[in-house]
Amino acid sequence: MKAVELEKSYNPKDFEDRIYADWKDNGCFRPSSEATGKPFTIVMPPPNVTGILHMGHALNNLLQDTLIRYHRMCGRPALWVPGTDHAGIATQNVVERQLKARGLRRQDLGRERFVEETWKVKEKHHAIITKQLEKIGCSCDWSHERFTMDDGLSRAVRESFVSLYERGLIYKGNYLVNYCTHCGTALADDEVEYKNLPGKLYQVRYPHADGSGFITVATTRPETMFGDVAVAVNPADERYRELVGTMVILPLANKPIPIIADSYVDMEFGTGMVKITPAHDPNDWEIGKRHGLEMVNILNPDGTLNENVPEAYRSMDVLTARKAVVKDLEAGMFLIGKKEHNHDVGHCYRCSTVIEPYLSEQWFVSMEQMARKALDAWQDGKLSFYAKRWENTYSHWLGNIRDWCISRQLWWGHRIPVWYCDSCGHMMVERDDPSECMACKSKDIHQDTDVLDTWFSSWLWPFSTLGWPDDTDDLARFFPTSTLVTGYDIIFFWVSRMIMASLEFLDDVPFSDIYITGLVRDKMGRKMSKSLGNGIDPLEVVDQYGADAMKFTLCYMAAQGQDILIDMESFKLGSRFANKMWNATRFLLMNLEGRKLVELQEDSLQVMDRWMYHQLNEAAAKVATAIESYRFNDAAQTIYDVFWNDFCDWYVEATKHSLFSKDDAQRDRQVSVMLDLLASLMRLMHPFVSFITEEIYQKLPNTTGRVIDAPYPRHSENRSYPEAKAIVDAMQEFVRGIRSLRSELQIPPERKLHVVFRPDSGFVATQFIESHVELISSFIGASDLDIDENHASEVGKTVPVAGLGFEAFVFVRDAIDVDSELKRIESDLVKTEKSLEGTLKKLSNAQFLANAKSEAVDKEKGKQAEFEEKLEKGRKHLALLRTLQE
RNA sequence: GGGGGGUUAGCUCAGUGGGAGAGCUCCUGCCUUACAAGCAGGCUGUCGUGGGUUCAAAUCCCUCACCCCCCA
Repeated sequence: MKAVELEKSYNPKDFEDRIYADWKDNGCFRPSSEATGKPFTIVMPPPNVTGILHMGHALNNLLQDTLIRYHRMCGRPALWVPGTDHAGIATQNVVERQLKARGLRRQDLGRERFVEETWKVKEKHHAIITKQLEKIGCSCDWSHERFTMDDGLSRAVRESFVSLYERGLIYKGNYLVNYCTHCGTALADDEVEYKNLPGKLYQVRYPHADGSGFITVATTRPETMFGDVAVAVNPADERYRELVGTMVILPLANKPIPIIADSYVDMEFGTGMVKITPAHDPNDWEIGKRHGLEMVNILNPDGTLNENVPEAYRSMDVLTARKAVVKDLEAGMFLIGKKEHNHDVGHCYRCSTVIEPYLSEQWFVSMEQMARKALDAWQDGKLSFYAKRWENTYSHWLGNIRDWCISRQLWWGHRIPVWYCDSCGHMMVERDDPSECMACKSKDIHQDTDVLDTWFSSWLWPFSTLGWPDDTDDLARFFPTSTLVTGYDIIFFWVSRMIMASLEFLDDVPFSDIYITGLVRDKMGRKMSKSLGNGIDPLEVVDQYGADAMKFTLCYMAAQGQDILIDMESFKLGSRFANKMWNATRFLLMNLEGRKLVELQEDSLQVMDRWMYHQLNEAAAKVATAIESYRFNDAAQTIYDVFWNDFCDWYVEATKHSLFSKDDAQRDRQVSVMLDLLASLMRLMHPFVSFITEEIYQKLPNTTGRVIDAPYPRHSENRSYPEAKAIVDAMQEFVRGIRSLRSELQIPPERKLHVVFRPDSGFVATQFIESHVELISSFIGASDLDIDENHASEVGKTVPVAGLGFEAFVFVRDAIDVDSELKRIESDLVKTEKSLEGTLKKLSNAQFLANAKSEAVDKEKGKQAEFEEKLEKGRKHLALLRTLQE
């Protein structure tokens, strides 16, 4: 073989793009048609098409990538469906902002041209987000890519709307909804974010209609008084019992309204009298319904006051009106006080405008029945959340569900498939666009102007992307999907609704496992946000450290159920690891010159080889367990340890001797084993560090094809070598003991030591050390290493080192400071004595012996022997050193 | 008001019933030709507080404190 030259340092830019293109162009991301296992499917949570990939997306998608690569290598047909979401409000906002920059409003273009314009923007942004997903290495099947407004998905949306309508689960009605005056649309309850803000609590006098004085109500929103239809008191409130049923006069409007009794009223709050504004407050809405009160809407859709308020206030926006009303109340002596008051104010989750409760005609999905089914599916064990505690969130939300407002007064989105006849008023809910009224045959029909909530298309995602409502092969093969990876912020919006839709339309859960990722935060624990400027751009991480470094670092830090706190520096972890992989490979490949691959026989494996196979085998078992229980950090830590600590620090170092020996057969054998191990390690690590493992794998002379397609290492009894493990463990203890002594005594590396190794009889590594004197000597920097079971320590010349099953004596009399050495051993002895004491206490406890598991008792006994041996040797060495003190 | 989470080394965090861990930082010594993005060695803990269960608690239960999130 020829030596292979690798660049001196790891430079991911040299190969990441090339490798991605190679994978993509060669269909590596498509589910294998040969794989016979049970399909493994993930649908990617579709990012907002006009959004930009942020760290949360990176985490989320890289974990999906890890899963899909693992299962693909395990031989399952693996499908990862990518796609994007049309994000109604957000996208419309983006386009409107662009128009505004040109001095235009969407109304200037008209609906049709505006939508055309939006499609153009969508196309442009789509390329960006796709490119970003590729850049970070997502191995999703682009041939399956979908967009929520594709023809197919649009058909799914329409089918689901019409069929729910037919089942009586969709209805239209005049209700109080959350309305964003900036976006000009209704929002669902869970699209409102509440922020606690300082405000004022105004105390306002309403005169009795009979002129007998005043009552006082407290309100944070005096401008809504024109929508007041009553004043309520608690029926149990003795102070006001007499007043119930009498009338008061609404100031400024001069309108009489009744005093009513309702137990909703909190007697302690304010004056215990509440103005009731059913059209502008959800609680008042409920009260209004209970008491059959009129609903007086005082707002226009743009948030200004309408004709239901006195003329002076019309066309004012809410805040202006509030000031004007307060001023006029003051002037009329109606305002008798105001105080600071913090309260929760709803804001639009897309634009942060204050939400107005607004009475309007909207479409709703009736949720109770579907929620029941979704709850049952969970209770029947068909769904598992990781971490499990999210199941509480899920079940709690479903148990307290409210109907879902799905109409949006936007132009961008799926238009509601409902038509109205302008001649006879007939309403049609149709799968195919009608051309005439089905009742009166009039051609004079128009479609509902509203569009559907974007989530009304995303909730179909796990099956609409696979071809539903058609009976497709994809649907048969890949549905239900396996795992959903998403953030906890959309358990309500999306996860629960997908489960409901799936159960409703396909009578099955959409996925069985739901992995909830943590939130990516900065080092101070703050959410990454544009306004704080504390975000990290994933592409910048890729640019600086490479996609592998980013992925490995995120996996390493992704402890189940925990948020991830990172800064740019954090990615050094992954970067260093990749660099280590690069250099270990570089070393091996530069030693290939003139070597040839030999077939590896079981009996040609030496102790170190067996040990390394054993470690690799154990690691494979640990990684499999970790991944299958969604413990990404455990998996990442396992490969880190086995590659760095075992392979690089011990195995490669140990094999340098055979690699540099004169014996060609020995060298060929060693190179062949190392290449085999390295190839296996690349396969093991590929899901976590994908590009570099591919780059390295393909450079290895003992591999063919791509690592992405290679089989994943599985734990195998044939690769378990506990004897080799015991030997190497013992050897390592010896080596560490000497190294530690050398370091403590500050003996410089160039000074080679004379060491006598004295094993107890039956010590497990004696033979190994005997036959590897040269190797061990290099580990400990010895010029002479004698093995002598009967060695009698030479007082005055050596320093003793003790280990389990052996002692060693180092000829460094001149180097030691006896007093500090005594101190060191003494403090060791104290620790050991304490440990022994604890163990003896347990073993002398009859309760312990009676109740503890037998393994626990055996373990304690083992510890006792170990501590006693340590103590004995330590005391002997102490005595030995004391003779030097004189 | 209801629910959930967190509190372990200087920092960021693993660790769910039997001898306190990792990475980073820090200290010491090394450019040992794969890697100074490295090697070898080392320091550091009342596992938030107080109680309980248990032969045995960082781990299970309860109390309290502080921090964070969600819902109303």
